Amino acid sequence: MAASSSHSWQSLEQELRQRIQSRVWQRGELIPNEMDLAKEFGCARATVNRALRHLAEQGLLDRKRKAGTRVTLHPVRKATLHISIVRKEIEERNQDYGYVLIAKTERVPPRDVRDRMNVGDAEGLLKVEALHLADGKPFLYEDRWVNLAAIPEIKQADLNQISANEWLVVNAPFTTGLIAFSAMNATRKVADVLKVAENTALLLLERTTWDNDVAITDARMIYADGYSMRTVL
Amino acid sequence: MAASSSHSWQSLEQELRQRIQSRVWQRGELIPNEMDLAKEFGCARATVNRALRHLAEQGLLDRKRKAGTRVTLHPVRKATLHISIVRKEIEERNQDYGYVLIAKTERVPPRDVRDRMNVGDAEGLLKVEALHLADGKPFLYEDRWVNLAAIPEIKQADLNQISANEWLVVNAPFTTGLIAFSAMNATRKVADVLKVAENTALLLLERTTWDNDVAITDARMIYADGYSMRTVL
DNA sequence: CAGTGGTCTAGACCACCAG
DNA sequence: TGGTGGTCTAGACCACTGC
Repeated sequence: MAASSSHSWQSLEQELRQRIQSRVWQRGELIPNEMDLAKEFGCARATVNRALRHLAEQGLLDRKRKAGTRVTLHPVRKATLHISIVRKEIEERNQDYGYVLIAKTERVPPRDVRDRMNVGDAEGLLKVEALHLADGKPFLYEDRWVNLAAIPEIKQADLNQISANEWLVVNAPFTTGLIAFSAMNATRKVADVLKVAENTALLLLERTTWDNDVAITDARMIYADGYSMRTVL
Repeated sequence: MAASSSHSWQSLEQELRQRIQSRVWQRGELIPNEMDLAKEFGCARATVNRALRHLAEQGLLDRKRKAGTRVTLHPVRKATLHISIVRKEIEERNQDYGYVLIAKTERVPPRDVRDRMNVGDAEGLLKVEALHLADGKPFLYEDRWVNLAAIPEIKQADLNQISANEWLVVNAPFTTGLIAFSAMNATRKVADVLKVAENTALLLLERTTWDNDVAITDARMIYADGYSMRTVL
């Protein structure tokens, strides 16, 4: 049939998405191969490829060599969270950023942290605790361990002026990272720091990063009461 | 100099990423344009373009026509969460899936839901409450409003057999969605359903979806105690 | 205005893998 | 083993936008 007049991969993608959503192509069904679609739409195969690849990245299509391209049975939607440094996140909300270093000590971390970071039980790591503020109010409590063996330069950093969060983003690139969201009841200490009632439900973001199998840092970022992390789907 | 021998865009990407991480290209600095890189690496511009585009998608580069390509000052990392239907999420953990419909009623939703979904104050929506179980234990409490004007077919669905979550994914494609993570203290009701103590901190995922400006559904997914949502960075 | 990235094309070779 | 997607190439035109 007709096909689109614009030969851009984006309009092609839109047309193909339409066929999926309107069930012209049933769930699980094999769709025509790239060459045939190129013919139908009067464009190059590379253009078709780009559109199909993008739809596959979004989870709407499953592609396999030789097996062809199928409409995904249960589309897995991908929500992308943009993780930037805390200062920028606050500034982007048009709020004033504030920062206070609470503590900075060198010692051997507890068992669970040693396991996550894969460091020995005699190795001293740098523990940094800090509070980030938005418009003067507690926003985020940062509780972090830094692997001094991997990043000794951080000893020279003035963590009263720049947060470990920001210093590390700028100075310690990583290759791999794990991230986990959960909820926690505010302990007495956390409640004091964030100025919330004890047991208040808080969003906890745990992050561990490595640079080629060498652990860099392990952080617990505890957001103040009422914070929500949003994104489009 | 040298450049890689493999002319794949992936190896090229790795080489370029190396230059960024090792500061051969400073933060904020302009890097060579596509034509020059193509010459340097002895490959086609399209290959360079693909590698650069991918790095830009990851937030490591900023690209602008005429202005050229720069190394991002503060890389914004993107964490991708894969949102699938609850049943599959549980099955992928190798746990038995269970499901109980708690309530299904048609009525006018409260103000905040009407606002989010942009429906009038006289319109009746379908409210569905359900409990998802993993290995027989409460896993997720689903509290949802469905726009009957947009999806009347759901009246015929047997929500005792298939969850609204799953039925909607299969039968009601959407074009836009908003998602928000936060923490909440378990109310008496939620605590009862999920079999946790009152005030326990729980992870709350709120989701609203539209099909071209027509609201489809608004859901609060409340995960049981101890749940954490994980992903790689 | 002119340089840069964004894209399309036509053709080619190849890796993978279902039949 | 042949069909499919994955990729690379060389060239071209164009849209955007900083200068």
